Amino acid sequence: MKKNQTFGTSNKSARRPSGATAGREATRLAKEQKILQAAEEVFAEVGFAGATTSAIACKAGLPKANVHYYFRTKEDLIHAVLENILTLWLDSADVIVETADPAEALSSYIRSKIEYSRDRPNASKVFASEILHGAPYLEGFLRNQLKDRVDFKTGVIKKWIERGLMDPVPPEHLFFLIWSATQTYADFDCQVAAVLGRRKKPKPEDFDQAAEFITNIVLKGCGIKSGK
Amino acid sequence: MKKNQTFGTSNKSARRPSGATAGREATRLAKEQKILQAAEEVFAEVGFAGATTSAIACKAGLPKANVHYYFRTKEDLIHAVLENILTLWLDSADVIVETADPAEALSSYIRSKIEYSRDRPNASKVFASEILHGAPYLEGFLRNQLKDRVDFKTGVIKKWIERGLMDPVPPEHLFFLIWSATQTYADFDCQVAAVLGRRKKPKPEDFDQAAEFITNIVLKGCGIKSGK
DNA sequence: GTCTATAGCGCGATAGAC
DNA sequence: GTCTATCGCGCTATAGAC
Repeated sequence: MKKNQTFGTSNKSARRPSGATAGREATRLAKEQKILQAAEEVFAEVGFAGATTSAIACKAGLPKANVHYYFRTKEDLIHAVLENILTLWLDSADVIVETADPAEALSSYIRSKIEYSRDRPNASKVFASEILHGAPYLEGFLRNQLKDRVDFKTGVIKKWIERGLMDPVPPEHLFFLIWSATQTYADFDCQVAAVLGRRKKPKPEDFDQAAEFITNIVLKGCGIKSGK
Repeated sequence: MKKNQTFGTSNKSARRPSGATAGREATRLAKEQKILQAAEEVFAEVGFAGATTSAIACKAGLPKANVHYYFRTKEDLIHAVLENILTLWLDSADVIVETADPAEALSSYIRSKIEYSRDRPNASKVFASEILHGAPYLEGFLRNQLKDRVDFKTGVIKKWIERGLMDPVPPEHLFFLIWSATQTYADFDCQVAAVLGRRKKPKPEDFDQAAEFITNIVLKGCGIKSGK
């Protein structure tokens, strides 16, 4: 049972030697995607330990053994799900560069994080659940890829501060606030729904209001001039 | 939560007639507390489904059957843990009343939420994990006790807004932001630690800096005059 | 490549000795 | 009240027929 491995090493499409036709390849990929999507839902609903491969197979419309054929173990499966998520996640944050206008960059970042919570709540929940429970598998990701990205972005914030574009806030904590404030609309959606008096999930306009509110409070709270 | 096969609402200290059993009573309560504490740790580490009663018993220093004697099922046990947590939680937020100074009340609230994250991270994690996974058991709590409290507090915020003490922000979303921004230092502590370059857990001064930053951004972001 | 049938194990819960 | 010993279930994972 190996834990602390790093990302980016396993490329699936390169490893099948047989003379498979393009059609079979497509079928295989389609099934893999079906399984991954079902797995994301099930892991989000009941967590890693609570998830059963048979529930995942059922939701994907396949027999259980098929799941184990494509992803040998349950651990392999959640790793694949997380890899999917993290790739999306990291790519969504490239608006924060030194030459950008701070108000526009942060607004855009917050807006896209909220949209992410609205459109892919399960992805957010799977990630949250793993982090919550100490996520030995994610340790490497957090301390390498994520830390590097954040170090770069905190550098941008510091430049903005030096140039007098915003107040001297601790940049890491600013990111913690933006991440948590936006992700809570996915991770804790049932709490949000309960407090707002929604039946089951928050409504689309709740997400809009959230984006507007978080943007306002961050911009004004950091002393950033709105717009340009 | 029921203890014995005896039915009904058994209050612990009220139902034993003889004073001679006080020593036994104390032993029983001590063991219950031991189990609850161990359960909180284990649930926080691996979630409800991942937790095993034998792991809890082991951490509490008791045989497994003893755990089942005090708390018949694993579900009874997590309900007891959550009840413990929720009581603490709700009581911590009574500083927000209309006659208070907004800056002082919100500062104090944020400070106590952060201290809570620092001192009882496991409690926060157990709650978060349940909410994350839809928490059917907590549905009632969220829609009744919590909603009532929040309705009352949003009323206070609205009064402050009417009196021109702060900007017109959507009060529910303000609470979502405060909750998420403070709880993230408990729930996602390993992410915070990784980004801040800490070895395992965030350091005490990280929590202090968090409290100061969140307070500043909330007060300034809501247009509240600091201090009085 | 796919699926049925099952091995093998660890779990929650309990019976019953003390 | 306490704990040992165990039962029965449901899980992950796989062997082996198609």
